Amino acid sequence: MSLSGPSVSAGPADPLVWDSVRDRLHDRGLRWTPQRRVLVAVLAETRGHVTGAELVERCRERDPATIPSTVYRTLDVLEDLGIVRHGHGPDGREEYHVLPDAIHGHLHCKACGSTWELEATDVTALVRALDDEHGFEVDLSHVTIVGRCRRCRD
Amino acid sequence: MSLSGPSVSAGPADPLVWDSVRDRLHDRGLRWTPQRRVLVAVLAETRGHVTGAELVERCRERDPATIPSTVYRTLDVLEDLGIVRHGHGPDGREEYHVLPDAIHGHLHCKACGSTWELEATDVTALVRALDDEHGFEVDLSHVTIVGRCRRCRD
DNA sequence: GCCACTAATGCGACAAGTTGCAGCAGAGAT
DNA sequence: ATCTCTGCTGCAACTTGTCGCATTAGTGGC
Ligand SMILES: [Mn+2]
Ligand SMILES: [Mn+2]
Ligand SMILES: [Zn+2]
Ligand SMILES: [Zn+2]
Repeated sequence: MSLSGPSVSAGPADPLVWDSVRDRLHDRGLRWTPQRRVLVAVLAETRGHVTGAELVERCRERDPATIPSTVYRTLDVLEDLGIVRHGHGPDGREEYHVLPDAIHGHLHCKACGSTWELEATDVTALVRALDDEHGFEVDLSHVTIVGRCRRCRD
Repeated sequence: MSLSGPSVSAGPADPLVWDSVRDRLHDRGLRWTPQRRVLVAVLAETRGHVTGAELVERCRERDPATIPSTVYRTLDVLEDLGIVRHGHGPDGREEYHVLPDAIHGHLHCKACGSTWELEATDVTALVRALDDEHGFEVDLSHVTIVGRCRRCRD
């Protein structure tokens, strides 16, 4: 079991993934629009976590005319394509992960607010148990465990 | 390991808990207001899960002048007192549990939308591992595991 | 019953999304 | 280049909360 330090996920984004987005959309009969180009450009230079609101903000830097609903709808599409994945922070707010980052969940202390990444190996037992006994397939990226860290328990 | 069926948590609410709320507030120098009486009355006849918005709605049935921020702030106080606990649904929306219901988390299939309760025994391994190795104390009521159920995996 | 202390309410503004709908515009066909 | 089909955008309204601030009103003490 290993927990990486306070929320600093790295992992170089594969440029080929971004080049293929247009084709992946076309293959499904979907379109490659200016608004989508902006969001994909933003995602291409994003590592680790981003909230939906942050992505909207970053898109606005490139195109001030950016409309939130368009960004959120495009994120839904990209999630379908398996290019991003979202979870929810301890407050329920959206948190996006840009793939092919290693998929992980989060551990959050509600007392001090610290966050740690929860790797696949940390939850192996739970994932296997749910699968074996109920056929349930866990989406690790959507897992946020809230509680209290050692320091805050005194 | 046992999963109760689709989201129908029962568990009789202990009336003594409700009678004691007033005193528990006073002990902390907090006040027993008409607005709080309404929310506590609503909670007293609530079983299983409720979203924050639903609670606001039910309070409005008793007192149409109910203000959302007051309800949410009172819920925070009651959570401090250990009378309710909240988690977040798969969409991040708040979900309240009225104690002394058995504390549990949730399992949610993002394909068909079904929800199952996740009992303490289901996550024993994870809880113990995080505690032993990192001193992290999991708040089970705040755990929502998202993924795909057996039926939806085909 | 009246005072003083301060917790709690009401209200308005704001944040983060979501949804329906009319009109716009990609993409392939001709 | 133009046409057509339909996916996508922009917009506006709405949902679910959150926050700061002036005002109100519980409470305990007198
Ligand atoms: Mn929460
Ligand atoms: Mn979600
Ligand atoms: Zn902590
Ligand atoms: Zn399902």
